[in-house]
Amino acid sequence: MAVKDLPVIRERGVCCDLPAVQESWAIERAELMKALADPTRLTMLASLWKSGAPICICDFTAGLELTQPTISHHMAKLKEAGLVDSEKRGIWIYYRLRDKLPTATRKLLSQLIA
Amino acid sequence: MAVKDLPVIRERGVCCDLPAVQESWAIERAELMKALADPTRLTMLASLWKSGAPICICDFTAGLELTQPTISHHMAKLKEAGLVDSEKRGIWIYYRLRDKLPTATRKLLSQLIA
DNA sequence: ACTATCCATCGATAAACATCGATGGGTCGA
DNA sequence: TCGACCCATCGATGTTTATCGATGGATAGT
Repeated sequence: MAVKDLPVIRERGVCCDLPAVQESWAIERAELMKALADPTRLTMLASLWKSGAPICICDFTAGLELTQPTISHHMAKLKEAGLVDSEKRGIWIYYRLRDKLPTATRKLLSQLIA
Repeated sequence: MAVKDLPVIRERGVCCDLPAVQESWAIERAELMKALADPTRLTMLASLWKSGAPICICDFTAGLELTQPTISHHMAKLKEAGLVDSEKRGIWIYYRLRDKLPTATRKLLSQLIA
């Protein structure tokens, strides 16, 4: 699409129509993006997505080259973002993709991972 | 899906099958997520997406409640991530969604914004 | 009980990031 | 040529984040 002619008056904010964007939308989506903005967390999420089953966090601790507190920290971020749930089974704790993900979030993850 | 029985041997990494995840995929996608992990940048992108036309950065500077260097900084991040292109027209600089976005990225933005 | 292991949490540290004021090159009108 | 405005860049600052070692509650086997 062609760019409009330059306006006569040189004044900020009169060049183009700026489509309205909901501030609350931007803040909420940015929060989700922050949760996804880390390779370790993306790897965890993709594993859970592909597995379709709960995974013991001990497997992540064993499989990813990071210390146990760091793995725990990342999983906590995913949980805080509402992306995963946890369940204790004996001495282990299993994480899984949250059952009731918002549709938009599920579609986004599907597009991102699959 | 049911969780397997606890293994007999208490040893890390033997609980579940951990689906393989490409490290390069995780790193690259995390880079994209980082570019999207800010309300201001999401607002800019959504405006460009909805507009379908180039927008002068002066309009963002006028419309968003941040200083001009900060707006410039955020737009530079979007450009660095390959999401937008810029074009100089007289004294103004117009930004637009990049023409040849990777399909996966375009779909992701579509899911995110629309 | 005692020990070993799992895991979350705390405290510390270094890196990354958002934000701003100041600066300077570029462009236009007077 | 001069002044005014655009915008990117630089330098500084405060905040957020990733990472780790240490700790402690919980669970299970001996």
